[in-house]
Amino acid sequence: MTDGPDLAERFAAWQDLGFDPHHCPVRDVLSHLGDKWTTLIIASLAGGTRRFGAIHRVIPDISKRMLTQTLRDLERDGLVTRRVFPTSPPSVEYSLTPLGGSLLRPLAGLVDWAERNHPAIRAARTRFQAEP
Amino acid sequence: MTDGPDLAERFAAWQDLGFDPHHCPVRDVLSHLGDKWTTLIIASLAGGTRRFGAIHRVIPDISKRMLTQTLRDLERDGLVTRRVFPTSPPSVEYSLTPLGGSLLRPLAGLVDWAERNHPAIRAARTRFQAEP
DNA sequence: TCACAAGGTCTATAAAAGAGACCGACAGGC
DNA sequence: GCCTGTCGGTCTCTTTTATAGACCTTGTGA
Repeated sequence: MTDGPDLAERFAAWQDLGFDPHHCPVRDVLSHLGDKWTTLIIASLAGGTRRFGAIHRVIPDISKRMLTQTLRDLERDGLVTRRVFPTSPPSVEYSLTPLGGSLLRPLAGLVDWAERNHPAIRAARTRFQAEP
Repeated sequence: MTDGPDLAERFAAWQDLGFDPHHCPVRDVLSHLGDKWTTLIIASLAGGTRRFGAIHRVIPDISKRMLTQTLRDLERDGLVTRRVFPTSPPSVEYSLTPLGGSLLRPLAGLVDWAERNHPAIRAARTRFQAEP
């Protein structure tokens, strides 16, 4: 219940402050989370350290290119660490940083909502499509 | 604290169920939320009903095309209702449905995280850029 | 008569995502 | 020795999305 001010108040406050869209933290952060693969990758690392190939096996329909890129972005933002072992073939381990780990809780709230309301959303879509 | 199972367990459970990527509710739902404008629009409707132009004024750097499209998507998913008044010039009101409203709480959690950790993320970026 | 408002649509262009071939170094089978 | 496979990528090409911004319609008031 102590979620702090709700979105409406918060949004109003931003407006009042002459809010610069390009420095909005929410955009900055959420635009990454929406990057289609980000949430899944974070979820796959929630259980602990994983290697590149392991993540790929767990999310089979991502291309290596996008997997690399998304992991780099997460590393860049300090949510994920990357450790290279100079073996051959190379071995690379990824894991969540404390910062990345701290994202799990709010993310779980959203995932929870998604699972709970998915049926309702699907129903809404069917209804919408059936309209004239 | 009663967030239900955490992401790691949940993810593992999906895996075990022979998890079909294309029917994953999380992808289905979160891919929209990440659509860059979705969260902002929902936030702007958190305070109550707003007209098209009002939303546009509050999020000045969205194109009308994307605003229309994002609102349609939200309407399609049952998160937003659209009411047209056949005046002239036309007048259209948007508001959150109960389903849309129920998203505010988990979303606020994420926004909260984003605000709180934005400095850390920015610092991480600077650090990353400074690397060899 | 003219410009302007609201809530869009349409088009042309730029950015991003996806598929999938390729790479480099080694290990094992034959 | 030679061929094959593994790991963690990168590179190129094509398709998909997003963006900017011009245009449309129907009235109103100056």
